[in-house]
Amino acid sequence: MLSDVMEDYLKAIYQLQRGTDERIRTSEIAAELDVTSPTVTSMLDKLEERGLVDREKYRGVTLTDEGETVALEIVRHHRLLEAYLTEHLDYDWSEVHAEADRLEHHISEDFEARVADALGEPTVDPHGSPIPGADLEPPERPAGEAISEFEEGAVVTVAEVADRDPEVLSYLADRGVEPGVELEILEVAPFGMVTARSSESEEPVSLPETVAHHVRVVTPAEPDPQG
Amino acid sequence: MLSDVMEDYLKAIYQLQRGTDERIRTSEIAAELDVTSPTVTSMLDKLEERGLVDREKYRGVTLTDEGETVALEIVRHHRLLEAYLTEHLDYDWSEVHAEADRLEHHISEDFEARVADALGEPTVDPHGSPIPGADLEPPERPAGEAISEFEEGAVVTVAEVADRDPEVLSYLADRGVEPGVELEILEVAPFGMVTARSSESEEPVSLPETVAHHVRVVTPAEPDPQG
DNA sequence: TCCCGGATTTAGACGGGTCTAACCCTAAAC
DNA sequence: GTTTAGGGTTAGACCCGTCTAAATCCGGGA
Repeated sequence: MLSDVMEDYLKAIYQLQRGTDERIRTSEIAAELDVTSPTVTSMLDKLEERGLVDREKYRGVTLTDEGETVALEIVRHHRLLEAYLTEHLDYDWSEVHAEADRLEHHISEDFEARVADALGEPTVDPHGSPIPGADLEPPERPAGEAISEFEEGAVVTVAEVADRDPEVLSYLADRGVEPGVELEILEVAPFGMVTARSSESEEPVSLPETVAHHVRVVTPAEPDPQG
Repeated sequence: MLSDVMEDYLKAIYQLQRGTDERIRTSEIAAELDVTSPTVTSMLDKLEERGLVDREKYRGVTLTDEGETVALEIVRHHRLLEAYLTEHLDYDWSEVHAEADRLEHHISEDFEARVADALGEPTVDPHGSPIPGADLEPPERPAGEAISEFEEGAVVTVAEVADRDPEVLSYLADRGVEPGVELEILEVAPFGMVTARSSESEEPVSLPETVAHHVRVVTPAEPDPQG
C-alpha cells in the first residue's frame, strides 16, 4: 500500500515530466512539493525500492510504467473531482484545484466510478487538461502549444489553462481567457509577455511569461483534440 | 492544527459518550479504533495537553467543550457526506459509512457548506442519525429508545438505525427495517433478540441483541422528532 | 483489611516523513 | 586538465502514531 505522500511524489514527477523525456531532478521535485532536497532524496530511495521510479544517482528520475500508472490514477481522481465540483457543486474553476488536492487520495474506486458516471465520462477537466481514462493508459500529448509560440496577429483558440493559482485563474476568467475561447494576439513582448484580446471581452489581457507558459492554444485549422 | 488521527479519537469518544454521562475508558476507545491500549493512553496525553479532553488517570476521559466541538464538526462532515452520497451519487445506505469515513477529514469548510446547501440543510442522515448544525451546538439526545426496550405486541416506528456494518444494513434494508418504517414487535427472547415484522415486508426479521441495540424507535404517540 | 485479577500506564522500540549540517559529485569555466 | 560553484546525497536528529513488554493501579472478594 502506498502512502498519500508517495502518491504526491509520483504525481509531482508525472506533472514535471509532462511533455518531455527529461529526467526530473531532485530540486525540481523539492520545489514542486515545497520540501527540502534531502527529503526528496530519501523518498526517491523508497520509490526506487518499490520499482516506481528509475533512478540515476545525481541525475534525476523518471517514472517506471508502474509509477506512471499510479500517477495517472491520482491525476484521474484530481481532474474528475475538479469537473464534478464545477459541474455539480457550483465551484468556480479557480477554486477547484485546492479542494481536489485535498480529496484525490481519499476516494474509493467506487466513488471514482460514480463521479465519472454522473459526469458522463468526461475527457477534459475545467482547465482543459485531459482526464486519464479508467484504463489508466497515458493520454495523448497535451493539445496545442503554449501561446507564447505564436506571433502578433495570430488568432487562436484556448485549449488548456494549466495554472493552479486561484488568483491567476480568476484574473484570466474575468478577462475571458478560458478553454474554448478565441483570442487574437496583439503583441508579444521580447521578454515573453503576451498581450491578447478575447472574443469574450473588450479589455485586452496581458500574460507574463510564467502565465503564458501555462496557456495552451490551437489554431482554427488544427482540429480541436477534445471535439 | 489537529491531525486526522486526533480527530478520529475525539469522534470515537463522542460516539461512545452518546447518551451517557459516563467517563469513557481507555479500552473502549482502543476497541472502537482497533488499536492497543498503550496507544490510546499516549494519544489521551496529547489530547489532554491541548485541552480537548478531561482526564482522570486510570478512570477514563470526557470531552471538553472544545473537544466536543471538534468531534461535532467531524460528525457533521460524516453525516452530510452520507446524505450527499445517497442523494446525489446513488449510493445505498449500507455503503455510505466507509466512504464518508474516508472523506470526513479532508473536506473544506466551503465544501461542507456547498454540500449542506445542495441537500437543503438536512437534519438527519440516511440512518436517521442527527446531523449537527453548522453552529456545532450539541444536538438533542437521539430520538426514541432502543427497540429492545419494548414488549411483544408493541407497534413502533423506526427512527434510527445506527449500525455501521454494511452486511447488517443490507440485511435490514432487505427486510424493510429502515428509518420511517412501522414495525410490529412479535417476540422478545430472554437473551435479548427481538423479532418483528415490518409494514414493508411479509417476512419477519430477527434482531440479535447487538443489532437491536442500534435500532431506535418511537411510538406512534411520540411525535417524530424529525418531522 | 488484604490480595488478586484485570485494566491502565510507563518504558522502550520502530517506521514514516521531515529537517539541518556536512560531505560529495557533476559539469561548466578556465 | 584543474578548479569550483551549485545541486545531490549522507548523517543524524525529531515528531507522530503505533507496537510489545513490564510495571502499576483499582476495585471486588475473602
